[in-house]
Amino acid sequence: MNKNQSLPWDHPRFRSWIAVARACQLMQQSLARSLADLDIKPPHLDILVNLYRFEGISQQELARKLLVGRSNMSMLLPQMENRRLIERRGDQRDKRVLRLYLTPEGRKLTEAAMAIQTDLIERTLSEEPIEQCMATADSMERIITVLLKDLRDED
Amino acid sequence: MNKNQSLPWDHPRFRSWIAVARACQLMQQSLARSLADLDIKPPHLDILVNLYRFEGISQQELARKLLVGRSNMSMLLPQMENRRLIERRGDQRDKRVLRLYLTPEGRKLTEAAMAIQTDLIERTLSEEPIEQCMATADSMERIITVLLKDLRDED
DNA sequence: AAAATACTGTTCAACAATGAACAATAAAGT
DNA sequence: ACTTTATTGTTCATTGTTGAACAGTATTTT
Repeated sequence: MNKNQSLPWDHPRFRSWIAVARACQLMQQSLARSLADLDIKPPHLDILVNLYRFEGISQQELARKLLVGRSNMSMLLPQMENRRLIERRGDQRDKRVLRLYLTPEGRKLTEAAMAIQTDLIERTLSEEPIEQCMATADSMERIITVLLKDLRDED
Repeated sequence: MNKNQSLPWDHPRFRSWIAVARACQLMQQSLARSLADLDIKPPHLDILVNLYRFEGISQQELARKLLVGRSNMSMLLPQMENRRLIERRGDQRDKRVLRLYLTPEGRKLTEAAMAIQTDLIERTLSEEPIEQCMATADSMERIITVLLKDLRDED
């Protein structure tokens, strides 16, 4: 068996995914730099964007959407609350859950941050044809589905 | 100006990139679980793979390829050396640099780990046509180039 | 040759993320 | 009603990552 035949780099899907991962890592770093002006980091933006879209979500639901642990939210959210970016109100029906809301300042900051992120993405992907982007999006969404299914199966 | 018109989710490139990032995050988590059998984590695999391809690389060069800080290498490499996965030998010409090599066990482990990663990727991307994967790879490599250029410009 | 500058790897303190253990609350089973 | 099981959010010890300061070595400038 010739080793060269089984080298991962010869597999198109492997090569492709390595490139995806690398691009992601770089984009994350670039985003972090761009967000520094607003004094927030990518994890904060993830939270803000989700509250922007899904007002009144619980910490649990938020953690699930972000693919992080609940404890992570317990660390980040109070500090964002102290900065008056978000508000946490107890649910009356279920006294365990805290529902999350953006404050007006939080909403403003979110819009500014999203603008920064959008600009970065648009600029970086400007050379990629729209059709290619949409095809990639479809691809990635299928992949996400597969991976999420795997994740559930393991529990 | 209607807010809905400027919602980021309406931008194809934005939507596309969000999906990419999410898929990456999930794949990373899945990979971490799969590698647990070998008692290594994704960062270790990254190191091993690079030593597999580029024998005799220095710590600095390795850190650059992996897009992490030098200090990170100074933390991880000694512990991998203790596990006899790698070896660090001082360069004779330049006494500052340490050159990195895989031990035979390290090479074996690397091959096992790469097999695991390849399987995971092939399985997860099995529904994606090869042409689509290659198109995505091209896209991502262009994006990487742009982001790397940006990175250099900022220094 | 001496001095100044740059580079390589290490250390350390600060910060982030995680999972396990826990208290409070809710829901289900008896 | 009472007990058991599940769920929500918090705390905490552990682990990982980072950048700044540093010591040792090389290179460039003077």
